[in-house]
Amino acid sequence: MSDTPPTEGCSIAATLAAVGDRWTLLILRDLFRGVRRFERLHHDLGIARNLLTDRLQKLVDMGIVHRVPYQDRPVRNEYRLTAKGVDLSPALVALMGWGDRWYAADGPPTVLVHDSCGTPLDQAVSCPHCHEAVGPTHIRSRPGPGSTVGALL
Amino acid sequence: MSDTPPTEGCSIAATLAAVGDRWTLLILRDLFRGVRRFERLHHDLGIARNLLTDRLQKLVDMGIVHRVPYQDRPVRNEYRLTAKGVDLSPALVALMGWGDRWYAADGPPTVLVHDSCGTPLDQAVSCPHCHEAVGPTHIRSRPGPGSTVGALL
DNA sequence: AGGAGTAGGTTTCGAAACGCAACGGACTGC
DNA sequence: GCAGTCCGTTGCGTTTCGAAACCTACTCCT
Repeated sequence: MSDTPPTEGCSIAATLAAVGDRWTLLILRDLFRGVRRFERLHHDLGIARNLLTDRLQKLVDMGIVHRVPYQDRPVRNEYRLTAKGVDLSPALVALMGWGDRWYAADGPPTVLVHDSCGTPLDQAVSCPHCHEAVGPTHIRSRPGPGSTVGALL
Repeated sequence: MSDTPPTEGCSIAATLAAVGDRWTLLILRDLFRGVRRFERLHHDLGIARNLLTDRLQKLVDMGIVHRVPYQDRPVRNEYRLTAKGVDLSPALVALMGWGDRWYAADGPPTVLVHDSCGTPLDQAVSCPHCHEAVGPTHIRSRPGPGSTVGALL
């Protein structure tokens, strides 16, 4: 795991340094969907093969994806999300939600539903103290424990 | 608003086509933070000036940002988020959350809190029917009304 | 054995995007 | 005048991308 990120004290920058290029999040989307093999990713995304090789390798190096052999001779691997990869789910859900709201004139192309009841899902920022949803205008940010400004040492 | 996006029936692809390059989400992060002027964005991000010009213009064209003059002679504009821009908030929150969880060894560099009570906020995907949080493994996706596969016409 | 097919890369090379530094224009303030 | 601020634009060298060809290493069919 050659981590790479932390970009000067901003977790958004750190995340984008890891997965913020033109293809990586689309590759991860496909992995979430169950598209796990090189040829299928290549065909599905239309990404150049050399870039796909490169991006998959970087994802493996970062521990976001791991290679799982599904046959020997010749060795063939599929790519699966690790816990770190699965944890990107909320981010993909949020990006999809925005695309749905602003670019899906005919309604969302895909809907996320609860597996056990089939109900379309919501995503929200909420306050555990007030027990209510919090809109963007009521969010404040303040330095956290990992902040370098006003460091304790 | 020269919209550009819809990338073949995937809202994640549409979103990434709009804001998925190396700098755009970082510019938007700064706009959320209140950094609104060219020089400050340039200095804060370390982005090349020609790219900043280009990205801001594209954001204006897409209706994510608008130019607001804050003085005449010479005309100087600041860049503010439109409703469409503000609506990216959940996505930035999600990206930040992932960076916090996987790259912030000393704790998150910044914490988002509820403006009215100061409590750190949560983001979750939930089922409005079951009234419970839904983890990534319990999310299913299915074709929505805007789907092109199995179209009605 | 010979040839086609499948799967997963690697190599090559021209095109596009990026990064940097210098320049310009329109003012303000001394 | 002359320096300083702010917001860009221009030119140019470097990096990254994209498309297509090529290379392994097997399997299957005849």
